[in-house]
Amino acid sequence: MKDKLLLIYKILLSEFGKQYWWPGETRFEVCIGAILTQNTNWQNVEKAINNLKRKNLLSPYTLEKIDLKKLAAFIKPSGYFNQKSKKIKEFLKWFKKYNYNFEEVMKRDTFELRKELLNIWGIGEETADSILLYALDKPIFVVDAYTKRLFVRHNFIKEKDAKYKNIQSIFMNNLPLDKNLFNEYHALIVKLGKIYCKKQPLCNKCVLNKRELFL
DNA sequence: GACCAGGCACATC
DNA sequence: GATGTGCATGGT
Repeated sequence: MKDKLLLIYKILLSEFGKQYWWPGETRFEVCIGAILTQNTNWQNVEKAINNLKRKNLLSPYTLEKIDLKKLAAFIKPSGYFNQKSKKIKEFLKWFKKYNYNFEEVMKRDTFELRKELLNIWGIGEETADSILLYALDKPIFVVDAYTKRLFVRHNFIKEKDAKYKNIQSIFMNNLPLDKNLFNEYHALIVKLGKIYCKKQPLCNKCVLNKRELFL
């Protein structure tokens, strides 16, 4: 499995190049983006984030003060805006315990932080891990719908076993715990997924199928 | 118009 | 623990 994972990474990197993730300018923007992108197209998230930026609202201090209804209106393009506005407020409540200071947050142990994030209403495993990896520079592997599809379709795992924790373990038990590697790898899987790994499969055209390992 | 997108909480069995 | 449902916009 180790060799397979490294080969896939090599293929994806040579095919697509570095992705320079996450698409966000600050740690805080990454956190908000991670919440807004839940089950949503990234283009819609960008619209929502731009609405916040345009109004100079993209900081914990301003978002803390804004009315829930107004926040929902600004993030409308990202969908599920009533839920997501509440999720942002819940995230802020947690972040405030650290005085909105990422340096303080990042001092803490990765898995303690993960537990705290999972305790926030609206933050599940993928969102928590996205925040840990892309906002807090912690070496943890992010699993998403594309990753699951990739693993199931290439028979690396049975459909019934394709749980978040199982897939994450495969990566983290077989690869060095390197945040730069995990960062690029997940981004490349999303890049691959957007092109070839749709719900309606285009698997026969997938770049991975062209290579010897998958023939 | 139908289907999909970088999930999650909650109810029910 | 597994399965089903509501949440909602914008692109194809």
